[in-house]
Amino acid sequence: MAEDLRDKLGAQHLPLRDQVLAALRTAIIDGDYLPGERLTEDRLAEDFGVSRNPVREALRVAEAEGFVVILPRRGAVVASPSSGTITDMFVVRERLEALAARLAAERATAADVASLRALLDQGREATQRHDLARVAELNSTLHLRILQISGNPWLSSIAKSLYLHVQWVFRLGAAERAPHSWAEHIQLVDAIESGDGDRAERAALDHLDAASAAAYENAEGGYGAR
Amino acid sequence: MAEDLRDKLGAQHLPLRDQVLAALRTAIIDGDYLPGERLTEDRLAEDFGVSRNPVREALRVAEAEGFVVILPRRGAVVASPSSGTITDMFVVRERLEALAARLAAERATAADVASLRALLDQGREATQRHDLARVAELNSTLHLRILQISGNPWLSSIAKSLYLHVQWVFRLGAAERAPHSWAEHIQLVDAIESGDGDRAERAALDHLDAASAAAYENAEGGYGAR
DNA sequence: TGATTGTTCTTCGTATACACTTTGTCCGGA
DNA sequence: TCCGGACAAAGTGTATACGAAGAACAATCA
Repeated sequence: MAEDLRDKLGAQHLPLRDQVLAALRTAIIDGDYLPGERLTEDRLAEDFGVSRNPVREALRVAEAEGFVVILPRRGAVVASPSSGTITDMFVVRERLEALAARLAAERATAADVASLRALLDQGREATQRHDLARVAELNSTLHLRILQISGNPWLSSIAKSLYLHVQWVFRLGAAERAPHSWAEHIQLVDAIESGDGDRAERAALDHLDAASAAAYENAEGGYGAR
Repeated sequence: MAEDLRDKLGAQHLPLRDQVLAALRTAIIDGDYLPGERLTEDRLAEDFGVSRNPVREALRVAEAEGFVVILPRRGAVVASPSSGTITDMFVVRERLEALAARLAAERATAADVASLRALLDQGREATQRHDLARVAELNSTLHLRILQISGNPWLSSIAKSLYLHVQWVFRLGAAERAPHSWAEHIQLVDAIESGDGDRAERAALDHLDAASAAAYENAEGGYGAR
């Protein structure tokens, strides 16, 4: 993995700190760095093939985003989302994504709706192929696309961050449930297309309730507690 | 609040980057650094009497929080919230603070309610003294306290961040309106004390609608555009 | 005038040094 | 065996210096 990252880092022109941050985030979300794992600056610097400075800057942002916890004079460890905060996350997400659905319904252009429909099609296809990873990916894309259509940058960035965390905690569970949630997604896109804000909001709430229930069920066997 | 910061800065051994970040945030919110103003690392390092490293780390976090914009290879400038995003901020805040009010109503202990009542009393007093700055400060404290009582760390941190931004944009306007909003605050605390989530949520929505309207009115003459 | 070339400022990343904390280990004594 | 303290190691926190690269701006030349 270290080599892959180094290749990527060398090729692009983005500031190293951003590349390190992105790599760190995905490494944490993908479970390459497990909750509670210690992340010393030297180690990360070596893993990513950079010096300590970019690593430190990336760590500060990762802390602000809630992916790591930094203990003064003791360094950073991968954050451990406790099962207690799972409900908290979903409660907030529910409100935010409901709002996003409403705004999207009120503002979506025909092209927007078309792009959502395209995602639904691809999702149905991937489901038929039993390509769970792809379904999960499309799932993400759909949600993020709705946020984007909502046209509210604050809402978008906050909900996106929350969404990443949910993915992190329920990486596996979400992938399994993805096909089942597709019917709910169709309802949601239909509602957005209709331009009916209330209806879109209800659809989003229904979807999130189901997702929340599934996630919580899954958490019993997951690594929620630590 | 300023005193708290100063105490911390002097007394404890907080990492310099955190002190710099806090100082930077308040400097921006207080308008010491104006939107669009250029923030070179050297300058900040000199202003705060530290080396460039802590400044850089603080800047990255400040960027993640939306207080500054960093242009690659060109450095940081104080962010310029456009009036377009003001509505966006309030729409999101409305949802989040309504949720906070509901949760607070459902979870508040007698001690929690007492602390809110104490803030209301101090606010009434300060209003009578026409001490607008103090009223605004108590206003903030009250809102943050409700967030804390809600017991949802995600909600709390997100709403707090949004709240800081609102304060930043409407520093002046908020202070003027503060006395008028006090009646709404009393309604809100009453609702929280009653334990009626629906009622608390409605009270929060009413309050934010009024605040939003006032803020928006005020924005016409403020520095919304740049 | 307009394009080109320098010059300067600043960021970005690297490297190094060192104080200070925390942590772990080892050793002697009860 | 267990305890406690000395000691060493590891790692962060901070400062500093340096070179490379980019951006902005001024000056120069066709």
